[in-house]
Amino acid sequence: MTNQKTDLSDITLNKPSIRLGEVHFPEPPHGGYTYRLPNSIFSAKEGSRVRVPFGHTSRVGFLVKVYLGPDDDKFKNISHLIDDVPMFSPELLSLTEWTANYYLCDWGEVLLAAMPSGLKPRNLATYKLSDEGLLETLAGEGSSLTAQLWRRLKEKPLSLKKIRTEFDSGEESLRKLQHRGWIETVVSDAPRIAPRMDILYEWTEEVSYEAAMQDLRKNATKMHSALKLLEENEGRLSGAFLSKTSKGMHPTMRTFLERGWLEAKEIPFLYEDALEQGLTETSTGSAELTDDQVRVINSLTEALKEENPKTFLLHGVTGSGKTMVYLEIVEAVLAQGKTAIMMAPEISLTPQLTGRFYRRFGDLVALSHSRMSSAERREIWLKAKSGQARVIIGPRSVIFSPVENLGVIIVDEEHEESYKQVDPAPRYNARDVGIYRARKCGAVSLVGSATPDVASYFNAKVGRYRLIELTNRYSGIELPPVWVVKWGIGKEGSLFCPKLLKKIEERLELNQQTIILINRRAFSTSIYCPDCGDIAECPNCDISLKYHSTGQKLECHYCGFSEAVYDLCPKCNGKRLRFKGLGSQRVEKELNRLFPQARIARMDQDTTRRKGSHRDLLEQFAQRKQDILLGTKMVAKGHDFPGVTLVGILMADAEWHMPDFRAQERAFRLYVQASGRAGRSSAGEVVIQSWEPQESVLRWIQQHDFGSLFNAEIGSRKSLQYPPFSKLLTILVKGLEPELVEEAAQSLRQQLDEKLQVSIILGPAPPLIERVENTFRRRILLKLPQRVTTPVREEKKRIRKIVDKFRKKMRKDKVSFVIDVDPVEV
DNA sequence: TGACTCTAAACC
DNA sequence: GTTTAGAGTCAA
Repeated sequence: MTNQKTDLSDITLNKPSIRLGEVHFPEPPHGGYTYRLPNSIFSAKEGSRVRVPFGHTSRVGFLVKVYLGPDDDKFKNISHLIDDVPMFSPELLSLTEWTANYYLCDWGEVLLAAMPSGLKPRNLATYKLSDEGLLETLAGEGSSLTAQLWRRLKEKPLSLKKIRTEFDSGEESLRKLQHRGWIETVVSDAPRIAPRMDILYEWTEEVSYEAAMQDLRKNATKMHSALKLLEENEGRLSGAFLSKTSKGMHPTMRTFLERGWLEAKEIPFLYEDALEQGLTETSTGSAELTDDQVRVINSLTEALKEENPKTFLLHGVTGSGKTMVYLEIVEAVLAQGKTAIMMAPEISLTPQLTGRFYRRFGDLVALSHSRMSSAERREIWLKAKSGQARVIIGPRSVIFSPVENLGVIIVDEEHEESYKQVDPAPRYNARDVGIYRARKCGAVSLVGSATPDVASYFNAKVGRYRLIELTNRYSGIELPPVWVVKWGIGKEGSLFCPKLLKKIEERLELNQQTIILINRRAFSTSIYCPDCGDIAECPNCDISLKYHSTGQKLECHYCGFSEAVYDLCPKCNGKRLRFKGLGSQRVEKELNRLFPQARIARMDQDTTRRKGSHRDLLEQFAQRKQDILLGTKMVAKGHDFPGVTLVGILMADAEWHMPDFRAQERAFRLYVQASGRAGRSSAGEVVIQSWEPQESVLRWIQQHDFGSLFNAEIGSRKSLQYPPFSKLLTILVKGLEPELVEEAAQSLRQQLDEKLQVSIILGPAPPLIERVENTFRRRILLKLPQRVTTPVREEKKRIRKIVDKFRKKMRKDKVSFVIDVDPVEV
């Protein structure tokens, strides 16, 4: 004991404290590495990017912590500082750190996600021949792969990726060359995108337009029109404006330039696409606030004065004027000199929303959306950082926007699952990160929806959030009547019930529009009986079983339960059991046959693959270029269509039979949303075809009765320990060899059983898609008990530790593990 | 003994 | 994710 104490003091005596920095990298190995801060960059601040030596190369990393500590032989010096002004504020550093801890991923991954792609470091290594390698000749190995690579590298340096694609076992050959010391590794500085510039042409005062006009030949029509254009625009034209409005004017301008009529200078490119778009939208609704809105806005602005305001959940039916509430709170925040972040899904599809913000707040608004180039996104990021933009609007990534002094974070359509990033890590939910961010900096968080996430509404009900409701429809129009018809799709029968057919016909005669909604994945993975509508369900999990053609089995992807496919319906002994659903193409064909005169637009993955086509389709339909819009759930969202007076929903039951505990909630939301498309005029009607017309969810949809849906959901979730009564976490095990994956998953499950203390563990079971690009997958589902905060945090740490151990152990077998905290698809 | 392959561990 | 050191394998 005493010895140990002496040892420790010895260490501190021998190794005095020096300035150290913790560095995280955007790519693996991410984990925090310690470097010395040399005197040359003594002023380096946390949140800056730095270049550091790493192994035999060097990399760009994020300096996240600067501190005094004992030196160590293994520490190297930071080579140099990239940012004088830190890229991340202390607030964003701590937010990203929290995000990494919460979602069990690496800090570097979150930092990477938090920066605009134009500024992301890439750390891409390229390989070239060393001096020694250049002098060598590969005598006797002329045709070998290694020699081929050597010859190729003599031409130019290659990245590992290139080597892999160009040469079959290129990596192997590279290692051989490396082994002989003929290879040099070069890491280039991350290429930065130069700021986009524009040219501004300005008319010189020395010449008058008249004089110039005289100077031109009569037949120089192009020059004449160019001159006119200049006159119209008071002698100032930008290159970007010219290429957009009058192609081919540039050469003419250059001629003028040569004659000394014009001067040109370089100016920063102005991204105003979105701005123009917003401004051209016609304004909807009057500026008068309803009593309801005033009440809601008052309680929000009151909260701005509080030090730690609770999250607000704004529950407002479609058309109740949520946007107006958002505008008012942002106005109040700006008046305080603070900033706002507003997230909205599919931002590019709602110019009405963004237009209203632009009209109200002008240049203070910065809009980010998926169709923007990385240069544009960087522009927005910089505007936010400099304080030039104070209202940041965009999809999930803007939650990490570098704004200072936040007053409010708004999450519109808070139930939207697109707030959760699924594919690459960090698998974060921007809504929840937003709520945390607001809480940490004392800002108001406001999440809004017409059909809130059941868990959010629960939080409001138990007082964790403040519930504010807008119950009256702004326009005063009643909800459309919803007809429920028992109808299925038999092989012989029509897809449409007579009632729906008659109503479509009526609309066609009156020159009104119809929307038909079908379910993309309808029945295709389940087994169902067209005679009685029965769907095979798991006895343990209360969800439908998934059909596997291999082995003719029905399996539960939650718990792994499996049974053989049966020939007869267990309920009614029917013999016509089916697996396959139908696609939108077939529906289109039938519509064409029934109504040859109708113009039909089909909107599904086939027809919207091209970027922007989604929006084009909707726009055309809004301009009444078609009579019927047919499609999957995309048609339920988007524009308002004043011409639509009928919405038909086919195979409604497919939605709540999806194998997911949120299936019913999703069905309710989708159909209420779809019904809303018909609700804009008094003639609006909705027809829902379902094999189970008695299902209570249909009744709730008819009455837009969110309360009843909520109560039912809460009941079943409590008994089955689903959110909000537990926190879900999935571990996906994947690899090329099914046996290895299965084995790894099983032994991981065993470890979890042994080490975990409070979780319910299900699986491993096949996930919704068992094989992706030839990798085989198994999934383990964990339910962690909610609201006993400390144990959950500890439990998550344990999970991470176990999984990390497996990652290491299984690396040679190429089996990998993906942790998803709060997954959306279960 | 040298040349090659495989695998675990380090990379600060 | 990439690189390397060390252990193990094999033919001479």
